[in-house]
Amino acid sequence: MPTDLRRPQRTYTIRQLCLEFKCTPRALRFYEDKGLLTPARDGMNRVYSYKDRARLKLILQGKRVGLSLAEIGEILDLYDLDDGGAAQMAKSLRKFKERIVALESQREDIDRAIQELKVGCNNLEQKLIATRPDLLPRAADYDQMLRQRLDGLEHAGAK
Amino acid sequence: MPTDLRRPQRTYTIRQLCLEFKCTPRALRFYEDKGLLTPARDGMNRVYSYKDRARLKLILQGKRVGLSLAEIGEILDLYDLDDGGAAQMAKSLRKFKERIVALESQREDIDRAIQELKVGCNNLEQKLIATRPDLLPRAADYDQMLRQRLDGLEHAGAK
DNA sequence: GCGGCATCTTACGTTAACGTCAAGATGAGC
DNA sequence: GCTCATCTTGACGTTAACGTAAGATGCCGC
Repeated sequence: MPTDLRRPQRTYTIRQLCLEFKCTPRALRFYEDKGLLTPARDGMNRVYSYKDRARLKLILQGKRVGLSLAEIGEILDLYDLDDGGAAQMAKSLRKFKERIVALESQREDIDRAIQELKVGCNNLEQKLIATRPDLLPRAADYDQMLRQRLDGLEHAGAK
Repeated sequence: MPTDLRRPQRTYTIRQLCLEFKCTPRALRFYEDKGLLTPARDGMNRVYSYKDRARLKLILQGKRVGLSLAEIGEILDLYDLDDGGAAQMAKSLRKFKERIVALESQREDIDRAIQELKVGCNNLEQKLIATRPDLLPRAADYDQMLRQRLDGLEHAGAK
């Protein structure tokens, strides 16, 4: 039967993890510098355990939701602690809720900015209609723009 | 009759503008370094005209909606140009629309992150309820938190 | 002539998360 | 023994928008 690439006793090289999670060796070493990862060594070379892989997964999840590496570190530090993860979970919960509040505030800022910009757009369009309607973007231009963006997405491959 | 502090022929010192727009001298000099402002001089000292003041106003508006100083500069450069502002308006319009698209995309990212975090919160709460309900934040804590945040807002003065 | 204040220029410091060399070690394959 | 590929450890570079001294200049009133 085929080897389960993720069974708990497996180990990983730096490159394997990078390929799996689409990051660079430099990033993993950086996380190590920051104390977020502490892989074993085989001679000079780093050897990542299944637990290291789990931690990396959490790091990347944290990054996706906008936590700083420092905050992620605080959470991870509790993983190796006392009551089987309860303290860690409680801390994560707090951090998560804080982040939700911060994100919602950010979204409000963004909504305000969008409103302000839309007002600005309307003003500009009115003035341009009155003075230089030839400078207004036309439907054809918009169409072109859309096609360019779709092109970009294709060339970038699967996102 | 009282002097109109904003009549077109007025001039301003760096400090006056800073007070009016709540920014620092360092910021104005920085904008000048970047070519966004070019105040006249009286000996060594900067003398800002009414037009300079208008440009500063635009700079700060641009910043509020998240345009970089470089982008703001592109727009401002067209102010001193050809067709009485039409080109500038057209460019502003493009930039504004680009920014709206970018902001809407950013908002989607934020919404995704919030969703992910809420899922995480639910998971954590379920697990904590099952294992260590004593570690769950209680209504009293939440109340306290709210009061602290209100305090913070008050001490910070008018936003 | 002097304290005090506003202004000036110059230039390094800050923050986050890595990117980008550089230079050397190691093992595999031929 | 040679080359290749991969790994290692430094250590400086990047980006944005200023902050923060440090030290000079200049005007005012007294």
